[in-house]
Amino acid sequence: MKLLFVEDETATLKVMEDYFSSLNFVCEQAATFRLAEEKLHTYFYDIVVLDISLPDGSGMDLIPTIRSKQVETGILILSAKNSLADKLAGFHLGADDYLTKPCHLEELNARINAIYRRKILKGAEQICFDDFIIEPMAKLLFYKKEQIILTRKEYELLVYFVVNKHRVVSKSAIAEHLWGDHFDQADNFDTVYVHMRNLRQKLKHASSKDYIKTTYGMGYKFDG
Amino acid sequence: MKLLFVEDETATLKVMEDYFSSLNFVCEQAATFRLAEEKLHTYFYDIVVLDISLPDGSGMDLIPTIRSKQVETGILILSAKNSLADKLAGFHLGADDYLTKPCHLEELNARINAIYRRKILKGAEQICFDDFIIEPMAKLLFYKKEQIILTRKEYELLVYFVVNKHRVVSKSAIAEHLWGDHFDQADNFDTVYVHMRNLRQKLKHASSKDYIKTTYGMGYKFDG
DNA sequence: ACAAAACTTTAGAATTTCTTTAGAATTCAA
DNA sequence: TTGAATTCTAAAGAAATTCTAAAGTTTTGT
Repeated sequence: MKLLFVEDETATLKVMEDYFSSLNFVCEQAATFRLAEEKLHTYFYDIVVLDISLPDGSGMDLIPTIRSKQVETGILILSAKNSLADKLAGFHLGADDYLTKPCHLEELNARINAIYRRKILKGAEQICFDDFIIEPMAKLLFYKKEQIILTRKEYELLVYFVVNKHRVVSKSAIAEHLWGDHFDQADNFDTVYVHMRNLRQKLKHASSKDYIKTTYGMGYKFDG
Repeated sequence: MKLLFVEDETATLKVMEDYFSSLNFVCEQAATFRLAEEKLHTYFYDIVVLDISLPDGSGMDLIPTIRSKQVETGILILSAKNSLADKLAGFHLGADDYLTKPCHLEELNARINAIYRRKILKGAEQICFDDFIIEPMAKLLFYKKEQIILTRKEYELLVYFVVNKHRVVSKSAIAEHLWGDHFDQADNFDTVYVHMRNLRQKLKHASSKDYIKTTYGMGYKFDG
């Protein structure tokens, strides 16, 4: 997942980039309005984290640019508390979420993931990796135009992996995502194991490549 | 497709217009009640996106105007209030859909398209799939010029499937569409099951092909 | 190398979801 | 109001999914 941080405070920028790089996000930055605009015309980003107050303009004026150039891109507004209140109303329709500074990196991370999940699940007509195609509308999986029949849990598992591709996801995270509060922490992960196996088998049966790797003691990692 | 955005917040208006213009919609705007009324008396619009709170009146009061002047025009209410009372009032007065602010442009787009599909369907002389012909005016179904007699619920179910063809529709979505607010979430889906069976049986009796597939745990999918 | 922990695989039990049926309740039109 | 058609309810049966448990394999730490 590729992020663009539009932010003029160097320290903030560094902290964010360090944190999200360590989580295996691909990070880029733009410290000015002009730079951000330039980058947005050239490269694609999954999510833009946008500070409102920039030295050479307001971040809010970037939203139409993003929306017209990169419809699928998520926008998260990051703003100091006082400047937010007045201007927020106007942003409602353009931004996907907003957060006031200062904020916890964990919170920012959670929101970024939430946006991405929504985008992938709702917006996209198709999500592709290699010769696989996920159709979120139909909740179907295809391999070279041949349908692979997945159960609901398998499908949700796959989508969760695709959303978090190239990142190690823990069994607890998987469990929490697929079962919610219903999943008891004290529970064993037997069912997770079983669904993992079934999904792996169906993917392998189609393409023979190993998409989901086990990171012993940590979790699983999907490489699309 | 021509849209009219009735909305007093300039920023919101601009974001919406940028977005939908980039999607090749023809967009117009009205920032006040009076302006909107004027435009609606002069021009035709496919869909009106209507903010409730306007400086000189409630957007709700525009609905009768639209309905009397432009019967075919779709109405989508956009409101900051997410109270149920507003929602019901909007539907009661003749709105086609309702969305609370803030919302995602993708979501708005999806709903606008959904309204348009429904409108087209109503206006169309015939809707065909394979050797089947639906006549929306008469609410009749034919197979190779032979009429298949459907009950009202069966007909509505079929139309809902045709509108959403190739997409998995959940039982809740079906229930909401066929029964509206009347359908209790706590209710079981027994009646849905029964109507599903009856519709399937009538279709199968005519053509022996399975049009409606069950996606276990997700819903049903119609492939026309 | 050994034991402990983490993970994989298997098979079948338990559960959930869906289908079908039949009859009761409701609606609608004559 | 009455009768026929439609819609809903309930329950039993079928099918598919999900979970459990246990045995087998790999990895890690000492």
